[in-house]
Amino acid sequence: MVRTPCCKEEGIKKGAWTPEEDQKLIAYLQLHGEGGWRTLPEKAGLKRCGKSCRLRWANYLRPDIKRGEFTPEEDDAIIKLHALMGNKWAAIANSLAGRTDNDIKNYWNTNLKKRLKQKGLDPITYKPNNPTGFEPANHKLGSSGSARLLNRVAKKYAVDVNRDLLTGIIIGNSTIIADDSQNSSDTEHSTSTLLKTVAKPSVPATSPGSFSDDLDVFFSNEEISDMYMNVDNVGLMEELKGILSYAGDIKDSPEYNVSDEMEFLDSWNEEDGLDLENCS
DNA sequence: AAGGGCCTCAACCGCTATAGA
DNA sequence: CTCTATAGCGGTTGAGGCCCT
Repeated sequence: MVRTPCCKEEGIKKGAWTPEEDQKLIAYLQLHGEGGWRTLPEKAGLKRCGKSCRLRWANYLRPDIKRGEFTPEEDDAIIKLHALMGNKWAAIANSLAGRTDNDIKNYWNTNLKKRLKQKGLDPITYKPNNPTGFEPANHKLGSSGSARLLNRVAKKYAVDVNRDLLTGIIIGNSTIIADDSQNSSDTEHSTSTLLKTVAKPSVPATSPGSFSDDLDVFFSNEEISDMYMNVDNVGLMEELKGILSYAGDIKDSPEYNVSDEMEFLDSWNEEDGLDLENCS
């Protein structure tokens, strides 16, 4: 089937937008609001494709867009979210008010990626010179299942749970594993424990006793808050990414359920001697 | 001053997801 | 259920500016 073009090809202008075109677009959208992009160019008197208009608005003209240099705090947030989600630019942009996915993508490709390389980190795997000996390939890990898993877990067990909070919990929990490795008797906060709790099959997604309630069992609000921007150990981050990536791969199978992920996690813990297993 | 290479980022392309008829 | 239109996403391109020789 031939794909319907988004606009008639004849007479369509491409390339950089002029201030006059911007003004026409802004004036039209202020009057009529967003939407109807296909017919917008003609109504607004623009010789542009509707898609081009939408992108121009979304990435450049929208009044809430923040321009100018990225702050160190934003840099930090982008790096950490990218470590967790991979190239999910739109998802990352949701966590940075006023920044567009295109902005972040460009900034990542032109600045942050280089900076990580200069620090001796692989910008894709976030691996330094392999200080932990951890090898994702040994576990048949995929590239970026973590964001998918987060979405899935959030949907399944906590419809209303704040995605950022969930991300923060799992990021922060990786640092707790480090503490566990030094004090193996305290495994209450291990990744395995948390995910097992998340995976309780008897808890319906929308029931009062859902995932968001279970979180309170393990973490206070202050702890969760502290966890959020607390990832400095890239080796442990990689371990967690690996766990989540693997789960992202197996979730596509018909028999997939979160309990399967937990079984894998448990077996992996035993296999690698990660002391995450002493939980009920 | 010239010009070649590099860098940045706006814009485009191709694709998927989703809504609604 | 199918089809179409639209929105949204991530990857890529290329114009223009900057820097270095």
